[in-house]
Amino acid sequence: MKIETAVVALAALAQETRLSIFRLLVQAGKEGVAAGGLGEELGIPPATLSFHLKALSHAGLVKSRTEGRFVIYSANYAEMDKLIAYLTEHCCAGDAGQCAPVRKC
Amino acid sequence: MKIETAVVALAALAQETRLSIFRLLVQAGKEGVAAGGLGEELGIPPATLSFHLKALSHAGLVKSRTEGRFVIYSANYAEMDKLIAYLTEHCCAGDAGQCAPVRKC
DNA sequence: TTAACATTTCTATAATATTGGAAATGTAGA
DNA sequence: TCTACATTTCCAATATTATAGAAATGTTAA
Repeated sequence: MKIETAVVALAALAQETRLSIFRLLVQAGKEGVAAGGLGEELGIPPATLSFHLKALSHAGLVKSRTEGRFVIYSANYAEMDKLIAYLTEHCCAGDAGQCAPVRKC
Repeated sequence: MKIETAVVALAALAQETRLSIFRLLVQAGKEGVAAGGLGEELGIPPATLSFHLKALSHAGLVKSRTEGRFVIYSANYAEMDKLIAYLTEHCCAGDAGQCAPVRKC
């Protein structure tokens, strides 16, 4: 991942409304949630929601598919994986292991 | 970590100049680098550098100590660890394991 | 004390992001 | 086709962020 890509992804998540949307989508799993569902759940007006979904989408962090009148959004786990890998590799090295997430192996 | 804290940390890293500063500090290790050294390395004028260091500092991602006339900045690995843990926990769950950084255990 | 230097604060300007109402677009069912 | 509904685009107002010169602050060494 290039630094520009990382910056775009970080910027997409660096906003409370968008981070909330993304968290909700992560929780929802790969089934996803319709735009309207997100708006209702989080109390965001349609235009504002659409604006934020565009940012997340542009960053590649969410995918969308159309089902009839609904647009279903879902988290793109693969892209999030890449972002975390980037942060772990470039922003935690130097003193290796220091920032590795705790895992029971 | 609260969502507000995560947003502040993400916002601190969601800017190319600041992400570059942080990467450089991570590489530099716990010894750290003087503000002037960062400015010279990255070609950033003092006032601009100071502005960005303040943002990183406010997010808790960097620490600083004064040595004579120099202010030495260093990465706060612990805070970065917390951020990665937050992202892994809240933004990669739902379909557990999907986003876990690849590690050989 | 005085001069040199490192860094921050002050300040103004420019650029970018956020918000949400209203209108436009597209789809489904009557 | 006509109507209802979901979502997006358009637009304008507002807020926040980034940039960097100049001045201020603090520190060291002569």
